[in-house]
Amino acid sequence: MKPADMDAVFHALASSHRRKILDIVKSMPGSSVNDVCKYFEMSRIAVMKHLKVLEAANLVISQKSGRARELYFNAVPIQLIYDRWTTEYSKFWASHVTDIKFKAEAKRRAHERDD
Amino acid sequence: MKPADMDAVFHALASSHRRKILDIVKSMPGSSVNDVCKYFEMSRIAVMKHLKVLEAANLVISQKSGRARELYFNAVPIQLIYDRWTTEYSKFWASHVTDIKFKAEAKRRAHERDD
DNA sequence: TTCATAAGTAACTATAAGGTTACATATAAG
DNA sequence: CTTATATGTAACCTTATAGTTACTTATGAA
Repeated sequence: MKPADMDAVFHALASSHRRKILDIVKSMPGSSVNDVCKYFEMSRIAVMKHLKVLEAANLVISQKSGRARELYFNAVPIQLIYDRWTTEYSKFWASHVTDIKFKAEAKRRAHERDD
Repeated sequence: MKPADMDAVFHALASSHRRKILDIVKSMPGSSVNDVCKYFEMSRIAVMKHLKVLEAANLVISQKSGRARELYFNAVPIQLIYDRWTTEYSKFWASHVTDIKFKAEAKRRAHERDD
């Protein structure tokens, strides 16, 4: 996955509006643009712009059906980033998640009387 | 993890410059701002702004040591998002990754003669 | 054909991002 | 004390985001 693609995916995910759209499209595959609009206060144009960002990141795929556009969630980019994280960052986690757990444990013990 | 915090983390990760800074600080804990600057063409001020974004996302933590500032990578936000993904999205993956594999397989078979 | 509806495009505004240079402050070293 | 170094702050510029309204196009239905 190219850096520019990762930029697009992270950028697309960096908005609660867009994450909400993802949730909607994920749970109701084939939703139209107007269907998605019903869940928001903002204008349809604003929603379409968010959809454009999501499609640029390949997180949403669409296909025309008559005058409507059917929207589908695409998990592949998230899967790819997930894979990258669990490989590229796994070594880090292997060492530091332990630290975090240790610190959490130490903290727990320090405050044991208060619990 | 609050939506605003997720926004901050995804936004921070949506830049290859900032991901590179993360890699540097991760592999050389305690690096100073100037140390990090050595790996970039842009000005120190630009690097500091990226660091501010990373600190706002809690991905980098810093502590003063004399006139220098020591920088440390913090894995917790990534861990939290990772956990969220592997829970919130896992059901989706469970059903659709299978589809993806199926489609990939179908495609492979369709082009079998060309391989 | 006529009308209603879904989507797309254009133009505009306000704010945020990402960069710059210039200047200010704090501390280590001579 | 003086100087060099590390960081911090201010002001500015350009481009990108996120939204708006107005208009256009395409299609389904009466």
